Amino acid sequence: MLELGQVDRRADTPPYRQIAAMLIEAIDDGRLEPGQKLPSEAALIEHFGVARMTVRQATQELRRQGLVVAEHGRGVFVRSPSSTLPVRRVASDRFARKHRQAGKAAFLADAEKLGYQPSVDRIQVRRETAPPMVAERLRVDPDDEVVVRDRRYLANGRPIEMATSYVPTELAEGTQILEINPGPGGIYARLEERGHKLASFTEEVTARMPNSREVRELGLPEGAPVLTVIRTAFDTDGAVVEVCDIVKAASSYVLEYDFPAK
Amino acid sequence: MLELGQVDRRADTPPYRQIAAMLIEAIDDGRLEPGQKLPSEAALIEHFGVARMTVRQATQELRRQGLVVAEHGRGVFVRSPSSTLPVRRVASDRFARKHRQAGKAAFLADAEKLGYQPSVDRIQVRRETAPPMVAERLRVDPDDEVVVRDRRYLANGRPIEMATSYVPTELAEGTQILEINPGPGGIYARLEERGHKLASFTEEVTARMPNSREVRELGLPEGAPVLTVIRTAFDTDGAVVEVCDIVKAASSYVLEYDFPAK
DNA sequence: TAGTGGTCTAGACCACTGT
DNA sequence: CAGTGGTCTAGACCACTAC
Repeated sequence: MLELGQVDRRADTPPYRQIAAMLIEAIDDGRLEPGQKLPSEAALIEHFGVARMTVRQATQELRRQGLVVAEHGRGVFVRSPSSTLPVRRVASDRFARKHRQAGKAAFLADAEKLGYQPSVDRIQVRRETAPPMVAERLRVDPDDEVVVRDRRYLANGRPIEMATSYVPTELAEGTQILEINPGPGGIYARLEERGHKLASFTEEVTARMPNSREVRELGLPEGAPVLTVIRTAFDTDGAVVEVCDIVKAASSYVLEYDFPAK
Repeated sequence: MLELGQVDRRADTPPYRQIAAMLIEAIDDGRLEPGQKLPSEAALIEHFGVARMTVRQATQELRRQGLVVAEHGRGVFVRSPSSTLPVRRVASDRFARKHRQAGKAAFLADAEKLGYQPSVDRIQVRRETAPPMVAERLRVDPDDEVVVRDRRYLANGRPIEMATSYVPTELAEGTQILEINPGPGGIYARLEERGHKLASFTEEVTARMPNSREVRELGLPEGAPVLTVIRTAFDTDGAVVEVCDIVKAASSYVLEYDFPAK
């Protein structure tokens, strides 16, 4: 059974913070291991001699920090790092042409290298005006309709990424880019067939807290942030052929970039 | 005065979520503008006819999402996006040699381009064994001591980034890298003077929730995630000359990377 | 001083999980 | 069923802010 200290009611840090600190220490020490259940609220109330709201505030602190997950009716459990399934993406050859020629899209190429079962669902294709941030990068008028492709990526059945691609209408028209299944090698292969040989990408990376839709669709635990990537694809003429807005479960990803010192 | 609906007690979503949703809607609609004060807890209790804990749970929801900030004794205020000061780093030339030759470190080069007042504080230099993750990248024995440089970066006096550099002892020995002030152009300039011409960098980017020290040192608002970057610097011989562990306030940064389609 | 949010108490009923 | 966390009530005292 877990050994915990007592609350010092004369201290200037409030009891709930003291309790939170003790629990965090136990997790850091390894006295509470990943997957293990914290003492129940009733046990903590008993041990510390405080009201229920007080121990709940303490565990909320841990939840906000992503250290534990509460499961209704079961208990509060130390988050196991292994449940997060880190996936390393190697930017340098993620979009290598050889993969497209072999009929593989970037996500499938990654999966093959890292040994997980990839899948894609919730694919939607529609025509819409692009959000201002996208229209700017795509160099189209904000009122112009573009082709929008939504999809969700899963690894071993677990959702890890949502992506929305925007392609100028004139580049997509008459190609399989308008179909649910864009064909072997993905939309980049279709763009190249049409003579838009890809030259380079720019990725703009940041992180934020997810909105409620993202929490739902990515199955995110409470308090887990997302990484967002806006990728702009350029062809050899310097034209923008696609802008892709990507939201990833941050705990599932490490993005790797190589660049020269110049 | 702000118009709000009423709670439907027969609905399956609990009252606190309904209240949170109404407040979020008001913020999204612009009925509550950035910097504006939310109705006080007393007013919300009165309006919705609920207990205090219920309205507090609702506002906690908004705080976790980073939409509002509570100020003790003053009220709860809609977070103004301008308070986040986005800073764009351009990876492609952030470490360009021309900046080092002009006597500027990367952070100063950025500041000049983006027009903010840069500063650095909490500089510490010490010798220590590197954490396993760093030792691995630095290709040194986990028990070897390396030179560790800590510092914090500020933009217009606001802390936005903490960084820890690890340099193999034999590369730092006898250079200004061991001093608090590493001299013009920073430690990369010192390494190059010593014949380690920088060839390339690898950055591994991810995001997570901050620990309490990071919250304190970066002055992070509640529920704000951090971006972490592990940068590995290689010289022209392919040797690793530095590993840098960086923690940034996510809301302050967009990281930009360019790479070829190959 | 009045108004604000921060913390705490001691209950209550509910929904979900496991046996 | 008992045990768990989720939500709610109706109070209380405190610390901070502004006037």
